[in-house]
Amino acid sequence: MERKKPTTIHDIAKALNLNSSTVSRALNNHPRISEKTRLMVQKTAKKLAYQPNSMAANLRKSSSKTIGVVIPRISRHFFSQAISGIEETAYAEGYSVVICQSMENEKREIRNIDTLISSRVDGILISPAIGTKSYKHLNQIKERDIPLFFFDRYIEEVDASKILTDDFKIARQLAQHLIDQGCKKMAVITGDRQASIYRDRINGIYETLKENGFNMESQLLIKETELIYENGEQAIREWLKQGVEFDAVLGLSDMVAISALKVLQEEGIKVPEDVMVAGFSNEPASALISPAITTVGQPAYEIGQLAVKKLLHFLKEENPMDAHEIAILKSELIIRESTIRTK
Amino acid sequence: MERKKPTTIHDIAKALNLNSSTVSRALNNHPRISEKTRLMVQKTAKKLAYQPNSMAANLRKSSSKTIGVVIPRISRHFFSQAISGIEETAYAEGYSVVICQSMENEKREIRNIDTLISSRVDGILISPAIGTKSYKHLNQIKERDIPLFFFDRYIEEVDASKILTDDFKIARQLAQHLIDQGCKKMAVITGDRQASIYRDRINGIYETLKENGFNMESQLLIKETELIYENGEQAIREWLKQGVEFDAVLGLSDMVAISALKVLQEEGIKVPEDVMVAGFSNEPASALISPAITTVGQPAYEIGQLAVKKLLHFLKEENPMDAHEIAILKSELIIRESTIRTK
DNA sequence: GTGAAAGCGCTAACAG
DNA sequence: CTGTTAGCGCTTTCAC
Repeated sequence: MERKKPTTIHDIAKALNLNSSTVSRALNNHPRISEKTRLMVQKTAKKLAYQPNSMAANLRKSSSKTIGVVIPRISRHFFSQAISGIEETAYAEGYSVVICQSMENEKREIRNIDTLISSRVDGILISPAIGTKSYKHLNQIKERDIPLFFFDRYIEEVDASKILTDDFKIARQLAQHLIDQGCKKMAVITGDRQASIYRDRINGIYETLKENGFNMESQLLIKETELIYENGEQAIREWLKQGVEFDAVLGLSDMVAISALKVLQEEGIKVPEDVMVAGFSNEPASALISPAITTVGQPAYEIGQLAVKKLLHFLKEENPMDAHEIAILKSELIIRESTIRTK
Repeated sequence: MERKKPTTIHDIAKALNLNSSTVSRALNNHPRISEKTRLMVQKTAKKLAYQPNSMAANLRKSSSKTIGVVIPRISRHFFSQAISGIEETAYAEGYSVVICQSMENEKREIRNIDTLISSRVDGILISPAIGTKSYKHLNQIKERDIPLFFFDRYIEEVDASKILTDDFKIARQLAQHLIDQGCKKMAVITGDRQASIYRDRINGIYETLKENGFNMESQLLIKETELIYENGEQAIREWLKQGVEFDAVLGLSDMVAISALKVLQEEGIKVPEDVMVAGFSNEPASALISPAITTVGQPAYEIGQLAVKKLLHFLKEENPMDAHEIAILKSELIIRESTIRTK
């Protein structure tokens, strides 16, 4: 089956006895073109169902008007929100967005970036996979002078502007809140502490515990694991089996927090009366279960928005001086029943 | 700031005293090329950090090896799952995927499609926005001989292959289940019944109620509204205020079902003892709240997978004969506490 | 097995 | 204001 050949500017030119460059100008609302021909051309374009071939235009202009985005997975509430912010802002400025999921897998992340480079995106926004240990692929982007921005997560060794949340500070607030509610022994479930976000949060928690005179040996439990649903349950069961005590569980993702809550309830441990539970990232489910779980609301949409703004600003100004700034957006402590001590 | 010019095949050719066409062949593992030059070229390509310009290649080949996907929003569990299925399958076959969100907005959907046509995608998979009433933009795709497939949702007036779930059948099963559990007066919260999915589900429910001798006037309540969280609460409050009775709420999305459940509980109405509640689509939250909500698990990943397979098969076979088939995948009735009558 | 040359569809000097 | 011309980087005949 032969594909029908799409209309080109040459077809329009021929139909109107014009030159294709005139057609191009008319279509792009070039200033030096007569109103009459502009209208003629646009009418004929519509009649012939002309759709510009953006590959050709971009090839010629060597700019794709496209932003590449690499995220771990779109199914996470935070990222789908961030993408909304990215898309809204980009579209408003006439840019398209290409989204790649790394699925928290370094190999895929590398492939994603190759694809984006090949399609000559004008800039890349990335929230690297947790497991990403090498950064050759990221430096490669910089070497090609493609503007690179980290958002939410970052790799310390790679020199690029970052748009982050105040993980350190909000983790402090969250820890302080638990202590204020009477927590004496905190059980923390964290992800890979080499990853920026978990490291920052853990540091905030540590500092706050120390300030409050906690004994870091006896008053803190830490479990480092992948922050998926199942692992919340597993962590709790382990601790329970070991017979260690704790009066608050702080999961660094809502999914582990929810899963922890469920096991506690199953085991007849009351939340928040016996053990308080808090999470991170304000997944929709955290507000819906009972008791509703205290969590941290992150400005996901705003992060996406700001990342694009910074990128576009950089693209316009061509100002390489501010290439390494760090913007930090405020998160919000969302206190719900699960951490309000009642007894 | 001048952007550094990326390496081209000409640069490689020059470095090796070869012709650029030879380089192109070497890079693409063309059969008629000596092993020696192939290796030379590939080595030099790596050394010069060559990344092919896919715009140029695609322009030349007038095929982008890209699949365009239009969905209402990625934040919905069903769609993010479907995208996973689409991406996995497409990547395995060397295709890229461009995702566009219509945000349930017809104007945006039209713009999305224009973008996809302009970027000369090889095919389009779409799950149209609920509000989409016109279909000029969809027929336009077909007129350009770009293969078009509906998945999950479809527009009857547009002639294209479809990959669907068995909404009609599973809605029947769900309704029957409620009746089996003793439901005598069913309150249904549906979305726009002009949309294929809701229409099919409602038809299934109607048929089952009739079969079971329900009086459609007195034993069925219907509220048609946008299926967002808030509207579940609102529907229930309205009915409650009107003083009408019902013993089961069937929300055609989990979000409205959950929201309905919450209000019922707030109002002191016990679920499932006084009123049963069921939803649709198996959002993660539906399993986490208590009581856990009966819902319909849809084969989202499989739908995405199959949609791509059908598209790629069509692209390969160039067989326009099977252009209008309908594939229907089986959903699963997930029965949970919220519909198990205990009294 | 490799080279020469044409051209995908578009834009942007440079003329006039 | 419009036409001419020359590519953007790549693939693909057609030669040899």
